[in-house]
Amino acid sequence: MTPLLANLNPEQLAAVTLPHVSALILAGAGSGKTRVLTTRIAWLIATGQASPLAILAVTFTNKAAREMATRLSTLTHANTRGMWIGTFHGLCNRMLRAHYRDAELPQLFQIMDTADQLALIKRLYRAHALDEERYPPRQLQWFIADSKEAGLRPNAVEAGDDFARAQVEHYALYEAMCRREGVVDFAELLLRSYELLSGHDAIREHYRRRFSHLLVDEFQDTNVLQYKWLRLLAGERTAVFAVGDDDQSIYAFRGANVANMQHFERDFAAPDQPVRLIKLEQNYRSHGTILDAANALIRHNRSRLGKNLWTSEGKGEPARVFAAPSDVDEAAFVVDIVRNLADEGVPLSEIALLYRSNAQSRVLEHALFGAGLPYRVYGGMRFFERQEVKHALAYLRLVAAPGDDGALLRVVNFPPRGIGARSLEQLQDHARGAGTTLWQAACGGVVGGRSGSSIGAFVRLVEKLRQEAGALPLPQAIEHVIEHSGLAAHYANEKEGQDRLENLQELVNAAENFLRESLVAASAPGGAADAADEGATDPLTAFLAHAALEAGETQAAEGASALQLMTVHSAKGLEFHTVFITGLEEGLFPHENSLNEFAGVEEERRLMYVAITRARRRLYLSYAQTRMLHGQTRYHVASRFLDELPKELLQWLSPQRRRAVDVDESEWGALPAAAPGYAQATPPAPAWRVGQNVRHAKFGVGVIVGAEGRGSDARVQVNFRDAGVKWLALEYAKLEAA
DNA sequence: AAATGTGGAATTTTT
DNA sequence: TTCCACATTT
Repeated sequence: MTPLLANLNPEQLAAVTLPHVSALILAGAGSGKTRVLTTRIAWLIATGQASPLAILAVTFTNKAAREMATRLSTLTHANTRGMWIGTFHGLCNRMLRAHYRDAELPQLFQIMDTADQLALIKRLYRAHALDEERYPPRQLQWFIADSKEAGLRPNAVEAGDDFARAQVEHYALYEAMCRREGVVDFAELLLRSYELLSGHDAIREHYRRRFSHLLVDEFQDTNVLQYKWLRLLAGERTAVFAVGDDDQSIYAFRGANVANMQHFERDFAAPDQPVRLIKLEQNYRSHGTILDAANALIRHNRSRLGKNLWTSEGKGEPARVFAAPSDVDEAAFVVDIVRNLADEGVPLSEIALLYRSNAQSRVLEHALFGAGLPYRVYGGMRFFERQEVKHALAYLRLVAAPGDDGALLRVVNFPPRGIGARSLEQLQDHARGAGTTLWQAACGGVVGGRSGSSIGAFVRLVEKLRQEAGALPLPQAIEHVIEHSGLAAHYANEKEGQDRLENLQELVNAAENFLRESLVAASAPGGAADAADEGATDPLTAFLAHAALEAGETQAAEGASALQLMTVHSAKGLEFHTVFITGLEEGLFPHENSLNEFAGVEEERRLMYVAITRARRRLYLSYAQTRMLHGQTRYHVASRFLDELPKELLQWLSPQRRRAVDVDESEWGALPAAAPGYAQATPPAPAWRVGQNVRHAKFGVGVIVGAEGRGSDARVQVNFRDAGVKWLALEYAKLEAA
């Protein structure tokens, strides 16, 4: 056995060494998914079955793509640069740059992020006097993304009613606007690439011949269009290696289609070769109890391919459950336990505090701050989304492609240079009348008066920047633009402009890094051949695409050991020694909105499954009976997910003044106390909960749809089959389970 | 053009 | 409650 294949378990080995067939790898949490994916590629190359040029590996995030590339470079001596490894969007961008004419795009098309897109839609509304009240811009944005991700152009969208017809019309106007300005949104990269392949036999055949192996990470997260793209790219002789976990599908709300996993076997089978299915169920991350809990929970989902995680390690400790009277008490509990873990020597960075929604971090942060515990919150502003960076990028976009009206509007009067709303109004009117971009209108000098001269000065500024920056290497060009656009001086005068200036310097550094990496890629053997059949893109446009496609780290400072606070969604793919899952309340987790969504609770349950499987050694589950939400105190019952966990895996805790005296001598009795000040408790009696069927003497049968209050104030809202929705005080209404 | 006020909404998120 | 977008003021 070669070292490459050493220490693989039988299933992993089978997956890595599959013959040239398409395969679906059902890879459970912590089953070594990334390792299998990268080792598969390394093995294909090492055994001479595939050249690096014949491999395309696609992921969802840049982080995953980078990780794959990094691991690969340690696994194989062959150069990995000729490979197409990247995100769906990154690879589509690459393809569209290479075939921009056939794709009917301008050579220097610019990529809009979601914020740019919304700004464009708002301009569209103003230009066509569309009704923002009746058709909220955000809704149109969603509609467009949705349509594109289904592979539908405006002429193909079916509109059943007037509202939908209006949206389709707006969609068409939006497309015309994008075309005129030479910009594309994220979904457009996918759709355009798909159309390029479907509409040009020669191009499609070229890529089909070239890529003998397509490898897909996080396959459960693919949307309809991504699936169609993969099908198109996969020829008769292409082996597609799709790795995913249907139980970890938590992005249906943004178009992910788990059904792709079910369809895969049907759609990717070769005439003589059925799709191979391999399950990776051995988990290398967690102790047994954690996996048992996860397995038991996810068994409550009806639609699954079916999978059970196991480990050769011991069962470990029970999951500790804490019912806090309030959100503040819950946070205090977390602080108590964390202090204790820290004393035990668990690094803070190995402890994660998870919650369903970002708003929940506040109370936790407050308690941690008060306790002097360092923490890091994930989510929030990313580097390339900062306003000063956006401004600098807008100047650069104007320099690269002046037809970009969004970029022009962003900086035409920033720093302020006396171009007010009136002159812009005029400029926009002229552009609209002549059917040109703002830049063209501005160059035409059609706008008279004083404002015209300011706009003329702006045009001259941008052209000067283009001339001067064009002669410089990318980082210096960016530095030049920051300096001579007036951005630097503007922020230097601003009270809190120091951070912004630093970020602008950081942008120059980012360009340096970017340039260095692309030089390595181009100089690598194979890289050159690759570039030849693609047609090179100029460094500035490439960097701007990079900035749009990779928003950058959320938080710059990785820094010292700190607690990790994040939503369950952003915890996917990570692991920690200890995990706290907080806010386990009906209405929060599962979120109340999910109760009305199709298959919503199942997705919430998968989310809970993801949360549980992040823990290696210890798991704390907590909920608060009272919580401040939207400025009001809300009362919640414990999450149904707690009920769905086998009680023998749980150890309920209650605060104690004295050391525990009434510790139940169950099988966990001998295990270490959860923390000083907390002792084992008996679980609370099952409470009425949302979703439960009940019977009332007078109103008949119904289902609980809401609950609030505690003790003698407790009330439930019941939707009766015959009597409608009613609030009932539990103290008086004699409800029974039905 | 900045500063201040008001109303409404308030899962989850990558590219 | 808190944040955001938008409107009005200064």
